Amino acid sequence: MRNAPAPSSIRASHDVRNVIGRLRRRIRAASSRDDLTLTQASVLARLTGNDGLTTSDLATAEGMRHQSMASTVSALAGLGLVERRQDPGDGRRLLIALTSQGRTRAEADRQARGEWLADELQEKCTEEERQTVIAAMAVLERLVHD
Amino acid sequence: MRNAPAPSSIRASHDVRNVIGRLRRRIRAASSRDDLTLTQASVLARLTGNDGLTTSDLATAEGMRHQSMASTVSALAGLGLVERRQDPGDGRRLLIALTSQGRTRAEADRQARGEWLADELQEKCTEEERQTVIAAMAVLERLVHD
DNA sequence: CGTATGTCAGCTGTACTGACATGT
DNA sequence: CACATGTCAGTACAGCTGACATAC
Repeated sequence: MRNAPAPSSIRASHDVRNVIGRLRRRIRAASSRDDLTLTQASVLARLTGNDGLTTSDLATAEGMRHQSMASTVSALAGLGLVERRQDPGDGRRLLIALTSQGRTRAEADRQARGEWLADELQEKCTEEERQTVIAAMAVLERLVHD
Repeated sequence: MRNAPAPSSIRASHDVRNVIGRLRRRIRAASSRDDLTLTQASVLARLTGNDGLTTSDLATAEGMRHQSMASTVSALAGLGLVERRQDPGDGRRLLIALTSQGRTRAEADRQARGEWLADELQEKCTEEERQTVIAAMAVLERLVHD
């Protein structure tokens, strides 16, 4: 039998699981209708400076099925933020690239103007607390990346 | 015009938003079919030692609409983990309480046996990193609570 | 041939809004 | 009466699976 997990493992796991849901609902509630979804924004950010990615590449990076990513990309294309281009060297592949509008939008998102969570972190947290959050996200990011 | 947010606010906000989605997908992918959903588990944990709560109370605590919480409670009742009892003093209210089965299940969940995230935290993180995660979750929890 | 990429269709889970009944 | 609680119906959305066509 394997060792029992450390108390901090159990505690951290529960805290993360309990916070995720509320955080997600809170962010969505605070978003206006013309905001991008979390996944859309994440994809847009990832495409900045990475124009040669396919839908499948993006799916792998975000940890979802390529069929699911296809609908996200499709939504972004519908908004005029990305476009699909045939890969000249491989007839199967469609390379996703930001449009100029997409670049503008990605830049605006990067500044987080009027974004609920950024405002909360700014107004209700110390610099040290924000650094703690950043450090914790780096840890969790490492875990989801296998 | 208000001050621009600190770089750490923007960075932390982006990191959180980008990690939430992948983490949630990862947790769901790692869960088996008879696991509770995140919300269900959270409610079950909250009911431990708090048997006098209504659906509306739970909804407020989780930051969702009472209609949404009703379906979560209904699912838990369908699993035999909670039961609804008439409040003797207020004919509108239905008090949600754990069944003995629910208490057993909540206890099992508290130990996080075989839970993906707890295992990852145990195997791939140092104690200090886990403490960082716990601290960060406390910060974020404060923010979602208005 | 097997594998990778993309598309279409249908499904599920989660949470939302609106409308309504009932009890305080 | 307004307010709180609960229920029902309809909607929206993200993400899933399965089936299929096409290109390597």
